[in-house]
Amino acid sequence: MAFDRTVFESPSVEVAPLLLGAVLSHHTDDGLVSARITEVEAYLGELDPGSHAFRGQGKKNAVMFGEPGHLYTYFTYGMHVCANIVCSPEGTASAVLLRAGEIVEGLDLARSRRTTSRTDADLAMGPARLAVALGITLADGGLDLADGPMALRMPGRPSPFATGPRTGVSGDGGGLDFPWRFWMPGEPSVSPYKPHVPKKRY
DNA sequence: TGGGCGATTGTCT
DNA sequence: GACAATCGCCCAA
Repeated sequence: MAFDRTVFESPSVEVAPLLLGAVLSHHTDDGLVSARITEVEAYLGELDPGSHAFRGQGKKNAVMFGEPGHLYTYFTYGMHVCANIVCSPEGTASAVLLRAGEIVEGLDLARSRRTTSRTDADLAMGPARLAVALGITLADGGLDLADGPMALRMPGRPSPFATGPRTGVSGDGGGLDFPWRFWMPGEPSVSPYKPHVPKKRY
């Protein structure tokens, strides 16, 4: 199915399950790598304490407030890049974090980028790994998925999915009762569940 | 102006 | 299972 921006005008919690099974492609000078998305996580902008946009718009998260269907990238832990897809109409911050995928195109290139991966399932098992495998950098933030080196192909029909709590996020959603994390059961590339352990406070 | 910390990963025990 | 690596952003002062 061709890229349809109107899909992304909904809040991320509605878009997230639709992205399971979608194929994200990135064309670089090195070649083309595509991944089939198998695990995602939703962030709800200003309402969501776990979201980068919770404390309002800043330099780092401006893309999240922009037009839906764009790529939002951020740098974390001093060394990792994660990729999101912006949702909700312009002016509203909402995004879906791509947590894991299966490389379906450009396998050799993905392997050369992910030298620490021992198996192909490891190539994009985790948000930062997915970004590396696809060759996504901070410079790719803001790219329009409708046009340019990044492309997204939606699945013909929705995939069966499971839901659960988010991982590695401080804040419980501010009391919002949503399923935050979505994955395709039985996929080898889906990272194992890790409960979030709050950091010690004194 | 500076300290704390994060939507993580790889390595070591 | 525990922990170090590593840097840009935010908030407090």
